[in-house]
Amino acid sequence: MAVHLSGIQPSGLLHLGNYFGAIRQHVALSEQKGEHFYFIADYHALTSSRDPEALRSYIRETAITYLALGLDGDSACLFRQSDVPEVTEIAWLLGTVAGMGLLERATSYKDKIAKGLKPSVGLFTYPVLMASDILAYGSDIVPVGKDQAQHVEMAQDMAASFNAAFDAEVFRRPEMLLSEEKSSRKVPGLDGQKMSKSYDNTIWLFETGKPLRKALNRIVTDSRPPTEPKNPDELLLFDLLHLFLDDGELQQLKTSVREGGEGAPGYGDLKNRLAEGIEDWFAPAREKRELLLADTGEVDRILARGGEVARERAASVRDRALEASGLR
RNA sequence: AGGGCAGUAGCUCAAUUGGCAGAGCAGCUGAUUCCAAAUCAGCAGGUUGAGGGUUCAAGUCCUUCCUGCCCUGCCA
Repeated sequence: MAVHLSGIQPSGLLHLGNYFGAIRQHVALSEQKGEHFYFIADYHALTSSRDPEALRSYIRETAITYLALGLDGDSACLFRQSDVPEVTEIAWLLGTVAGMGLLERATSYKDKIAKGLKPSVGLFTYPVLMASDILAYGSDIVPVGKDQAQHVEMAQDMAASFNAAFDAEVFRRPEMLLSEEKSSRKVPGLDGQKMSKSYDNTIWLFETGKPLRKALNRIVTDSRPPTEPKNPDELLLFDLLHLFLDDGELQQLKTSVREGGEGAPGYGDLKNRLAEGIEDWFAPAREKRELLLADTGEVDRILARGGEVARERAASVRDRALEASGLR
């Protein structure tokens, strides 16, 4: 049975980019045959977090978000990375076969350095821990976005290096599943760049009402009046609208914007429509979230069970690695 | 490890011989706008890396420590 693995960092509230770029696919995959491991990458989050209170709350919120969006916590294995200390043991073992050159080539690391970030050792060895995450459960399939593809390749390299070094088939080679972006354009943020927490241009999934509308106000527009005909395909707003509106309405709006004139919707109208679209889209999930927020025991139970299952799996992989390398 | 330089608001920096900790940008609120942007008005933002000392008074002087960068070394 194929083993699927996905992880997400609890470094903030999850936003539309997270949803359309990853979470939606994760939840869809979890309904397919096979085993499904979903971990909340809290060890990873610690490379940037210095706020225990916030981290605790984000870890919880991340779990709740997945469950609210339809992940079945009983059939899939949802757990905290740090509930499986075996991954740090395996990470050490992998670190002994990972070359400096391999890690220095990591583009996400180089990007952060280029931005002037002072790297910790943890940030530098991040790909080793991630490789351990992937390999600890014998994953076959790792769905990732393009930005994480290199990390999966590195996991493949480290698995191969370890196996070759000790002439043993300890780690299974994982294959990445690149999320196809053909159907949906990538999700732009409020400023038109890719939506990302580091650009501060995100919209929280569960935002509603005034705060939501306020967030949407920041979406970049220009000063053309509603009546002026415009090409809707050049408008950032439509990149977001198309995610939430059905085809009929979308085409109607586009036509109206293209023709301009008296009845044409202005940017303000489009922002209102987008706000409604977002609220409606996530309404069921928001309800589910409220239930989970009220019933904290349920979330704890799911995470605890997930942690046990994951830990058992990781322990057996670790034991084989210890054996192969001569530590046992 | 030794020597040198540095640390002030989220960011970049200022503060005279020791004398009320400030500015620009970012942020928030309002006006304006179809919504924004721009502009205008306003608001907020700090244990001056930490501790100790000198002094009427310390961002500033002395001292210990922490962190970062540079140089010179040492070493499983």
